[in-house]
Formats: sequence, structure tokens, C-alpha cells
Amino acid sequence: MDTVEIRELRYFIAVADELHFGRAAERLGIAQPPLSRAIQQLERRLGVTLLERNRRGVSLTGAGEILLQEGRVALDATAAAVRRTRRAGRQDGSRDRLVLAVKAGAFHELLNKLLDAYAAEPGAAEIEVLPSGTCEQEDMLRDGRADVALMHTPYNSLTGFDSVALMTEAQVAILPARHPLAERKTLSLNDIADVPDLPLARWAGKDTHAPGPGPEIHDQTQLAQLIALGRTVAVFPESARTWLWEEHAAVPLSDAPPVTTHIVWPAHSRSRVLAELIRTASRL
Amino acid sequence: MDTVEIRELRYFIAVADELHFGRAAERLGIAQPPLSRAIQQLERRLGVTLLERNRRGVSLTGAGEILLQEGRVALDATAAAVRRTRRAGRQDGSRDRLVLAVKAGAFHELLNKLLDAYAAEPGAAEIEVLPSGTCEQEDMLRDGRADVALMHTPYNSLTGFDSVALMTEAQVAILPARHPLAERKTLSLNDIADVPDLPLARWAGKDTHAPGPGPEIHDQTQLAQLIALGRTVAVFPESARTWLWEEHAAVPLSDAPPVTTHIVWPAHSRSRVLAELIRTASRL
DNA sequence: CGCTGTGATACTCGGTCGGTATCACAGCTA
DNA sequence: TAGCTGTGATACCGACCGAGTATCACAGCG
Repeated sequence: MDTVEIRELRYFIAVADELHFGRAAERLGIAQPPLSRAIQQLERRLGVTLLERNRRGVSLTGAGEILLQEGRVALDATAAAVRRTRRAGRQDGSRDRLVLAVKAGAFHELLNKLLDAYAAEPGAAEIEVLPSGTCEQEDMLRDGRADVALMHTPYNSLTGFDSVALMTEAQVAILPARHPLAERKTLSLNDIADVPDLPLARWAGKDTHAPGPGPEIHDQTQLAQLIALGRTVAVFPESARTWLWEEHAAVPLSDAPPVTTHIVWPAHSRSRVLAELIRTASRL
Repeated sequence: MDTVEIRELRYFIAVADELHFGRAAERLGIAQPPLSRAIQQLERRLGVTLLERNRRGVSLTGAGEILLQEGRVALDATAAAVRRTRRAGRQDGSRDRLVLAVKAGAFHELLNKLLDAYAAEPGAAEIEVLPSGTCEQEDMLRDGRADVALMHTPYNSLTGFDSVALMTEAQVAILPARHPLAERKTLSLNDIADVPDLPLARWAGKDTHAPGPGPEIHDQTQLAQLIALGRTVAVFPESARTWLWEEHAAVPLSDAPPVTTHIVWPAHSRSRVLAELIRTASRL
């Protein structure tokens, strides 16, 4: 009577997302009436009205907002429990395995050093490197798809995780080698902000849906190509120089904030394997 | 098929705690057979063996250890979702309310300043101060009994939460005024560690079950009384001077680590009320 | 060799989940 | 204003699942 089942949270979150019972039911793969009843029962159980049913759609009450927020956390936590348990069970007996989430294409050098150094440790576990989309590492840690991640501040937020800073580097502008600005010794963010023929690329993703003029890109190779074609410019940490093409030029940015790379893990983790990886990383 | 219900996690955690189906069932208020079946079904669903049934009790497999750890997190998260939603629903319409967990008896001065300053803010919400046992604040934040807490490092661990440091202070030894050591201008931890007639008190709680010689205490008044009676000595932040009795003496400790007071909240919190309280606190 | 204590199994019953059909109601439109 | 449309709620039913009781299978022990 004083708890709630995951199924109910899943249902509520679907309705809260869609603000429409029919669509939510479809998304959940059930019919609409059972969904209506489940939400009613949830409200009865909590003793709280979660949704305002205005005869034209649905809206969240204050309590509903809270449950949406907190329920998401709970849902992620159970998904993580399931994933990590399955993973631990699969290779029971054999070596441990840790999933390391890394922004696809980034961290080349650091990652190589880290993996080499760790593999040299006695009793090292297997590290599975999982390339992730932009900013997706946070979700992956939260829902158990990954156990540990490499992240960049200030691009990623580290809230809710434990972390150790590994290195800090300045940022550079990466632009087409033939572009006039590529001749400059240094640039400022303003210099590259408003160049008409080089609109800043926008990462496709949930962060900013700001409809800027620049092309929408999904991964780094795509970006590299667009830069090489003289279509856009991008801001990256210095270590991005390792993957530059002939047609690229990197110019230091005088006023871009420095980027710090962190190794990040869920705060409640307690595994020996993870602890050793972190120790190795912080000694690099 | 790829998720798990809270009920199953509750059941598994009970068994993993007790390592005994009968006792676990009793604790859960159900009969033993349904519990056995529920665990079997959970194992089937996860495709993983969680428990090793040796005909004399039960032991956890590696995967079981993981599920115990991660499941606890998930359980806390759903309990928190339920508590916070109920709380938000109760006073719907009236003013918001925030529950602030505070170690019982501590933080007198700071707390007064904070509550006064916050109450003076326009549109201030109601702050319910919830006195908690030693080190219990962390659990309270995790399972939703509280929304925000005041904690002392290094006594409390801040892992998994966001926090802002508010003040740092040195520590003092609090001892009976009539005791010879009370005459000293300063003391070191060694000085008070092995005094035969003043065994260090041990806080009753989960942290250390180390069977020391000192009395086991549950709250601060109890401790104050024991010190006044000349039976024990304790180490406290300087601000503890506010509640000293006539019979107490406070002597600075030269080598005790300084204590920092933080305001701490769950990393995913996003409420306006909380943000304002934090802002007020960090400006004190 | 039986007793004790363990967890698993067999079987039954009741609640609940999910489905289909239908209702009640608001807003629109002809 | 009558009817259509789209919304969520209700009625009813079947199937499954969770919980209970009774019992089994087995190891350890006197």
C-alpha cells in the first residue's frame, strides 16, 4: 500500500510524456482502458491527483510534475539494476568486464594510454569500450548500459556522479585549411561566431534544439567532412588535432573556456575492478 | 520481459539480507513458498543465477551481489518518488514545503541564521526541519524522507549528491570540566585517545560496530550528560560550544581535521524552492 | 533411524491485468 | 441544433499470476 510498482511508473511516465491516454497506450503496447484504470489506481494508492483531465487533453498537477521527475530516476535505477545484474551473470566465472562509455571519436590519445596502462595491471578485467552519441554517456551511466565513462566539462554535467579530473586542455577552432581565418595565429569566439560562410555546426541531440543556421551533425566524421568541404567550423579540445585531415586547420582560441576530461562513475559503485581502473586513470 | 517489478526487488533484497528464505518471508509478511517461487521467477527473467542454494542456508553469487547493491538504489529511488509525490500532493494549493534533514542537536547557530535569512526572502516556502539520527541524513535524502540536508564532512560522505560548502571550523575536545585534561590549552587526538577513565564514546549506528570500550550513545543530550558525569569525552566542531553545560570544558584539538558544513541535495532536484534555499545558504 | 530444518513443488483460490464494447461529454461544423 | 469527432471513463469478461496450505526431498545430527 505504500509503494508503487515499476509498471505503474512506466505507465504514468508515458502518459505524462504524451499528455494523451490514447497515444501513451499505443506507445506502451496496451489498450487505452487498462491504462486509464492503472493511472486511477496509482492516484488512489498515492492519495494524490496526478493529472488534470480537461475534456481536451490532459495536464500535470504539481504532484504529477514531481512524480514525473522522481519516477524517471527510479525507472533508470531499476533498468540499471537489471542491466548490470545480467552483465554480471553472463560472464560469471570468466573475467570481470567493465563497460566504458566514450563520446564516439573523442579521447583517442587518453583512451589509448588508459587502456594500455590498465591492461598492464595484474588481474586487469576486460574493458569494453562503448562509443556513445553526444552527451549520451550520462544516460548510459544512469540506466546501466555503462559502468564508467569519460566526459568533458563543461560540456557534460557531472551531477549525481563521482568523478576524478584527468587532464585539462585549451580549445581550438577547427576550420577549412583554405579559409582566410585559418591563417591567423589565434582567434576569439567572436571571430568565428558570425562568419557568414562558416555557420557553426549544431550537434543533433536533445541539448539545444536552437534552430541555428549551421548544419545539423550526428558524429565526428560527418563534422570532419563538412569542415573539409569548407562548409562549417567547430570548436574542439586541443587533443582533437590527432584526427585532423589534410584539409583541416586548427587555430587556438584565446577566450574559449578550457576543457577538463574526467573519469566518471555512478556514486554508489563499489567494485574492485572499477576502483582499479580509476586508480590507473588518475595516475596517468 | 526486460524489466523487473519493485515487489521482486523487495523480495530479493530481503532474502539477500537474511540469507534465509523462511526469515525473509516472515520479514516480508508472506509465506515461504511464494517467496521461493518469486525468486525463481526473478532468476528466470534475468537469465541469471542470483543465489547458491546449499542445503544449509543460501549464499549470493556475483550477480546476486550486484543486484543487491543496485536493487537497493532502485528501491530507494522509488520510495523517494512515492514520498515526494505524496508530499507534493498533500499541500497542493497551499505553500510549498521543503524538508530539511539535520543531525539532531547540531548546527544550532547556522540553522538559525539560515532559516531567518530564508524566511526573509520574498515568496519563501515553508521549511520543515527534520532532526535525524547520526549519519541518517544520507538515507533520508536517498529515500525521499528529506529534500535537502546539512551535513558535516568528513563525517558524512557526499557521494551521489550535489552540495555547497557553507563553513569550515576546527574541532574541539569536549570533556568534563573537573578532569585534569580540561586545564590544558590545547590537546592532540592522542592525548584523549587512551585516557583510561575517559573512554571515547561510540555513536550507536550502522557505521562502526567496533566494540570499543566507550559507552554507546544515541543522541547528543545523552552524550552531554555522560560527559558531565565525567564518564566520557567527545570530539566536536567548535560550534558545539553553544550547547555546552556548566560541567563541560572545550579544549582545541591541534591535530583533528577541520570539519566543513555543507548543504546537500539529491543531484537530480530541480525545484525553484530548493534552488532559492541553496542560494540563501551560500550567501550566509 | 527418525527428528529437525531447509528450500522446492503441487494445487487451489482470488485478485488483477488486459482486452472488447460502450458510455459520457465537450467542441466543432453543417 | 443535430450530428460528428475525439477524448477519457466504465462495464464486463477471460486469463494469468500471486499468495496461501499442504506436502515433498534432502542434508545434518543425535
